[in-house]
Amino acid sequence: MRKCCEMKGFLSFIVLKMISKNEMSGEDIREELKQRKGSKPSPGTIYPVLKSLHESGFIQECTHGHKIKKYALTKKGKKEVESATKKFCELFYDMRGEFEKCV
Amino acid sequence: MRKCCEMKGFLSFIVLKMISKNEMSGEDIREELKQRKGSKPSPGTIYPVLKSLHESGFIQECTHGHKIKKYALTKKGKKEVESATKKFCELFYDMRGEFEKCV
DNA sequence: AGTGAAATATTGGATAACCGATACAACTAT
DNA sequence: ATAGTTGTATCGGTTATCCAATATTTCACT
Repeated sequence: MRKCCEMKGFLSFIVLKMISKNEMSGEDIREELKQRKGSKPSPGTIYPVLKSLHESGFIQECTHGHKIKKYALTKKGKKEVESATKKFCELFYDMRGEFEKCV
Repeated sequence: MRKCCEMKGFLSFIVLKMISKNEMSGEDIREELKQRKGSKPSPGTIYPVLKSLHESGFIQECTHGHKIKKYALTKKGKKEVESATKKFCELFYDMRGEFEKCV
């Protein structure tokens, strides 16, 4: 049966949004996603996303020389989050008001 | 450069949500999506989605024998929208409050 | 009836998202 | 120092989403 609410295509957006609120490591993100959707994404899912976001200049390491790398948004990343958020709201226009119901 | 807010993976959800508000045809949906995201999805995008949603028992034709087929949700479809909406809200937890800002 | 337009349907193919497995690096503890 | 643990990184492969092109149906108009 068709799945109607998979994550495909929005993972990088979610990750970016999460980092915009708190500095986060790959593990932090995996853990947070486990909370939100039940299943913990594979390392092979998260780290390529982080790499790609880094290469796009949206995020940067904010802890250097440590085992655990925390990431934060760059200025460019902040702009990206802003515009992506706008697009998101336009696309999911009819979802507004739903969040309040889903407590 | 990485795109952060593509539609991939959520199209069927959006379509289902749209149909839950109004009876809609394939063309209606294409037109509405053009409004929301600027580009009009190809017929080869929309109709297979409708077919699949129909085969899953989520939607049904509510105009019979007409050129333009309008679809409405089935009972099963309504349940699906409900549960998918819940998942959506959990997944995009931190988007709550964004809709108000994006006027 | 015949032509054209509009909506629907289908098919093949490209893309990329995601996973599983594996490997590597860094810290910890005995 | 060695072993074990935890976080990070990479690679190959599968799968599904979406598009372009094309075909089919249905209606309108003359």
